Amino acid sequence: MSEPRWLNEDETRAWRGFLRLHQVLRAELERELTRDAGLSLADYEVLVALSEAEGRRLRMWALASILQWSRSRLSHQVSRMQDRGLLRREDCLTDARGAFATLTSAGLAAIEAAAPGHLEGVRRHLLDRLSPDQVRAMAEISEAVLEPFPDAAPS
Amino acid sequence: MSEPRWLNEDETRAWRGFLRLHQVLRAELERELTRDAGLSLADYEVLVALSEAEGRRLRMWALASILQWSRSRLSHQVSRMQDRGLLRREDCLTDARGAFATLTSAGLAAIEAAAPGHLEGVRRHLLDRLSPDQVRAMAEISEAVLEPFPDAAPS
DNA sequence: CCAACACTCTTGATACGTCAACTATTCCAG
DNA sequence: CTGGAATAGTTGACGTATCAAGAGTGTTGG
Repeated sequence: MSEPRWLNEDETRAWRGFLRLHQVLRAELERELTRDAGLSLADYEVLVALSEAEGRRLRMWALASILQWSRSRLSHQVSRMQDRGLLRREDCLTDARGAFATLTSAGLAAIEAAAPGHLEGVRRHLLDRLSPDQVRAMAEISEAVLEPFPDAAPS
Repeated sequence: MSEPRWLNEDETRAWRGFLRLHQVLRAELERELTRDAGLSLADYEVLVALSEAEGRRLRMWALASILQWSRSRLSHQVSRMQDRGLLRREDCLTDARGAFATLTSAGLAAIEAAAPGHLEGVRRHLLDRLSPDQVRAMAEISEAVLEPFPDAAPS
């Protein structure tokens, strides 16, 4: 039983700041996205992943892997988005167990309408407040910390 | 209607990296905390705030403000933690509308048992993988971005 | 060939977060 | 001092996340 190693001042500022930064930024961006486009951030991430995919569709397991979500969470989310007409499920012809989530034209329209405003928010609240060096530092920090987590490479 | 300003490569790496970093780090730390101490991260944050407060108790509004939670979320969370014996509600004598959340000895024991292991995880997964300059950069980035958000100063 | 196992996805129960509505109390202008 | 607005906190309903279990299909070793 050794004495616990508490965090020093910089470490505390970094860690608590990181948590608070994420909390505040996410809340603000979600608020704006819901107000301006009627989408949650979860909706948005699903739509982005599908819109970037070959044929605007992905197998469920691939989508779960990209988002790093559980299959169960994804299945529920896809059901809700399907009900709203943003995407649809399609059977996989080569593996009868499998299913695709496919972007509908309404889903494509939704992400195309939402993206510019959302990215504008990301700039306004985050990127425009940082120097180019800080932006690079943020990228490098993320990559260094994520390195030991396999499959955690962002999107 | 101007052409949307997409993110450049560094900006994309920073933003997506940040989101993924938080997602992965939080999931891993929550997993470890639940396994080792039977606490969620929400429980942990409440316990830390109370343990750092005068008299190990806080008015509900003060606790909500420190955590940047809604009153409603806090009230539900406090109810659950009260049921588990980690804290108790106390009436406020000077304002009959008010209530305190007060740490119990079980709550104090829980946070004292959980903190060293949790901070060890924060070090292992995050801080030990960064240079001192990167730790400082992370603190400065958080503070710069949070500056326009009043009351967002971490804890 | 087929039994056992692995994989893909869904489902239902439960826990948590959010929202709007509510009670009770305090504050304050007139 | 009083009636209306503001504040403190709780509650119940609803949407979403997680967990364990299950149905259906594919794969593989004997």
